[in-house]
Amino acid sequence: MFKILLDISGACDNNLNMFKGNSKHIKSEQTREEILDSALELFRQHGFDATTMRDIAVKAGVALGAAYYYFASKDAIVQAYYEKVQQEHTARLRQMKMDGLSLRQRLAAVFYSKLDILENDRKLLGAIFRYSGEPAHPLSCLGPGTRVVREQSMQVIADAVTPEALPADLQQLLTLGLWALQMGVLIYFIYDDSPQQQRTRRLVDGALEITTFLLRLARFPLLGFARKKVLALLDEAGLLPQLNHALEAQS
Amino acid sequence: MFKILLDISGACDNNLNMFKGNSKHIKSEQTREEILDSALELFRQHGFDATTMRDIAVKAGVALGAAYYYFASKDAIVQAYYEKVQQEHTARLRQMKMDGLSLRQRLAAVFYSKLDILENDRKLLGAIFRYSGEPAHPLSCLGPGTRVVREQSMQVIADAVTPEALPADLQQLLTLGLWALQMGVLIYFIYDDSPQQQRTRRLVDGALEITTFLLRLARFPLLGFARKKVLALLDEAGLLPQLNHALEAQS
DNA sequence: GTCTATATAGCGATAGAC
DNA sequence: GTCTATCGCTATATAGAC
Repeated sequence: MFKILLDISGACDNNLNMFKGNSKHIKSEQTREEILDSALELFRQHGFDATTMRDIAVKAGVALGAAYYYFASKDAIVQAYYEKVQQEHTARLRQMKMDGLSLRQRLAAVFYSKLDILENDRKLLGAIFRYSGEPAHPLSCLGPGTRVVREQSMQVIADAVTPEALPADLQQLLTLGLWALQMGVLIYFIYDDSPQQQRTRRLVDGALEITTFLLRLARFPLLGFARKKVLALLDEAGLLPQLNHALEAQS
Repeated sequence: MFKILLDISGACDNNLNMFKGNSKHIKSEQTREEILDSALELFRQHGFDATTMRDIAVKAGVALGAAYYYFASKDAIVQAYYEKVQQEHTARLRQMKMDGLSLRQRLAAVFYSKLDILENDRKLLGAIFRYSGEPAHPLSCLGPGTRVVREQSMQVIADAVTPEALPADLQQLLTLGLWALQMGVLIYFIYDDSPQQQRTRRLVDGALEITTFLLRLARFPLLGFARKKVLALLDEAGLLPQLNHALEAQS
């Protein structure tokens, strides 16, 4: 079931040469990690804009040129962070035992673990959403440049939905809807200044309760009609092909 | 009904001194307009990032420092554009005769006129969404810095919903939902490369059809329960006070 | 391949003269 | 209110050490 994810991560990551066992590559990977970690720590402390590449290089103990050798730009560091978070999210859910859990519990696990991972990185998320309105930008969180990461994040949700064995159309609708919900939750999360972002957690609980409630209602004729309408609309809007791709990978 | 809007525009705009009749102020206002128009034209042609303040100053026929005298930053120009668009949207809908129209027709007028205004500015919208993940930034489209513009855009929707004389809770829910829909539509609009963004227009049609259909369903007991749940959740999430404020203004 | 050191161009933004 | 001059920054380039 997870084969596609491994394929994808192998295809997208340009620095898996560390597995070759060559000590030079290991050294190189360490330097890269050092630069990335230094950057993220500075980003968390002072924010993305206030941190300069020179700061990062100094903290990592390398020259400015070295930092640019590993990361073509400050944005590229954000991209690496983006991928790192998604790898972590995928890995955590892969480890979890979901066997006895309900759909709602599985989805709660998906949403909560995402929030856990991002707990201290709320300042960083702004950098990820920064180019969401610029389709051509490689870091646009809805654009082609982040397609792989986006599909991975949809896959995590699809894996939590699949065991429910829903009709295909409803499964598509639910997965896409939940993915959109997750994006909305993350935005709320950034703006949530309650202690430990407890409001966001409650929002997740409530949203999932309503989702599962509406899911039960979706079998009734009237809402079944609405459901077909929504699906036809999303299909016409071209928002489903990517999802189909993710669903095919499960078979 | 529109009193509040006039109050707001008077309070938020810091450059209405042109009405004082002083020739110096008129001259000043002309320079400001010249800089703003030059900037927007360059933004539309080459995008936000590719346009420099030096380009803007040259095109407007002033020195770099003069441009910064009128606009504290490049972002401030975007802010001015943002407010200008909302003023235009509010003004257009104020002129329209909505008397004989259905809710769906009124909402279509709201959504379509917004798209008409932004037709040639899709490259510019990316600059508006740029800081949506940074609450503290004055240009954050969800943050306190843009509260006034945001309330104006909600007011436009509320004005289209009000004649329907819905129960108060449903009206709140519908207005907030439609505002969120509008934001989503704008994102889709940015990514829509179909001719004249016809896909976005069809998306609006379909979304409004489903919205009005669900609205009719909302009176049934089962969906009425879901509706209460959703409203309670949004209230707990703190997403309603601002809306209440807008609704009070109509009385 | 990995990295240092250094230099240049052009950017946003600011200070102070006029 | 407008200008010139300047700052610190990013991005980029280059020459060379290892």
